[in-house]
Amino acid sequence: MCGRTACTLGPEEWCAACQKEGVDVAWRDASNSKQIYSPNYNLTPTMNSPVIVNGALIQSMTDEKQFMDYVIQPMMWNLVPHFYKGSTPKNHGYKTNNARVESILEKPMFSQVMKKGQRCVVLCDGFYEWQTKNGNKTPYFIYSPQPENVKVWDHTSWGLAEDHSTEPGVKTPWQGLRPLMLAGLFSCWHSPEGEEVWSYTVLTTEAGKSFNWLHHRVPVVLPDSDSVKTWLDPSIEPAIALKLVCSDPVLKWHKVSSLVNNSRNNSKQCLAPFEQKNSSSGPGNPIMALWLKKAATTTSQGDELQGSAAKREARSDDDEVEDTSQSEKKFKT
DNA sequence: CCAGACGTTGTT
DNA sequence: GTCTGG
DNA sequence: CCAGACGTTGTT
DNA sequence: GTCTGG
Repeated sequence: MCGRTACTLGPEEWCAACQKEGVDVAWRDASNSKQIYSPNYNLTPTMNSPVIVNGALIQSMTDEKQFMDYVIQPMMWNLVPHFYKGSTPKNHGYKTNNARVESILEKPMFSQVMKKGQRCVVLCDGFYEWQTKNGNKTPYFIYSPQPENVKVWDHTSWGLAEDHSTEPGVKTPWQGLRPLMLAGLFSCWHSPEGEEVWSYTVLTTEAGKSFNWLHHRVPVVLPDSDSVKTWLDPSIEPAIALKLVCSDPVLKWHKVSSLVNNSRNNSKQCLAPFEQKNSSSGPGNPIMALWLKKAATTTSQGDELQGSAAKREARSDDDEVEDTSQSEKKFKT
């Protein structure tokens, strides 16, 4: 779970999007171990992506002044173990793109990082998940609920209220994508050559009721600025911080093209809504015509119903009915 | 004491 | 580096 | 996460 | 089957 994301904003855009969410951030660095972050529709482990960390904590780790409470540092996805002695941080040999919350305080590799308070918030447009059904894999894109007019797959839908009359230098508030913010752990590893290498892992937990029809694990989602700030406060004990972990976050999703399978494909087609091509579809099939018509008016959230609904009629599938009226945040104890 | 692991995912 | 297993 | 490789010799 | 690369 959670081994592929879309991360398509540039540095200034990420800062603006975070500010809109209530987290004031500054971009710290454009590079990490000679690699630079570049926006990507198909981002994989070992690539760099922006991560929010506590400014004071960064200061204590780098002897460098930070004037912001929160800082975005691009980091490599795949936490480098502190004991790693090689010189190529990508090749440490452990799968550390995820860390299970169930065991995070016991596993030596993560508990030490946890004890040092090195928690971080991983930024992305959303993540991809492959649903396995009858041996077939169907990719979905999963993301935060968005404002009315914002379509995650269409950047041109993000700036509709653009004000061209504003004075130069006065920035209009961010009106685009609401980012997905994931709970993570990070480290700063020093290579034998003395180079700083920042890296992170994304926490995972058992999926809750609204998501587990798709997959049994979910990344830990921080739903608002309060949870983000608590998670990023190193003075808060690990055990307390872990109470933020929610197994059933409010998310949106839709099917996407299998173009996303190959990480060399980096285009907006990776996260655009995709309906399965079906030989029985078309004008000759009234059932298909009906749901195609419905598809045009329904929300993207209902999309996962459609492919299978045509085949086995409208059976009542609790596990595939989206509960968008989820009003209560569920916390693990 | 030394040797060896240190991680996740999914699937059967 | 640090913890677990033998 | 998925895709794709997984090997050697010698010659240009 | 398992590891590496993206």
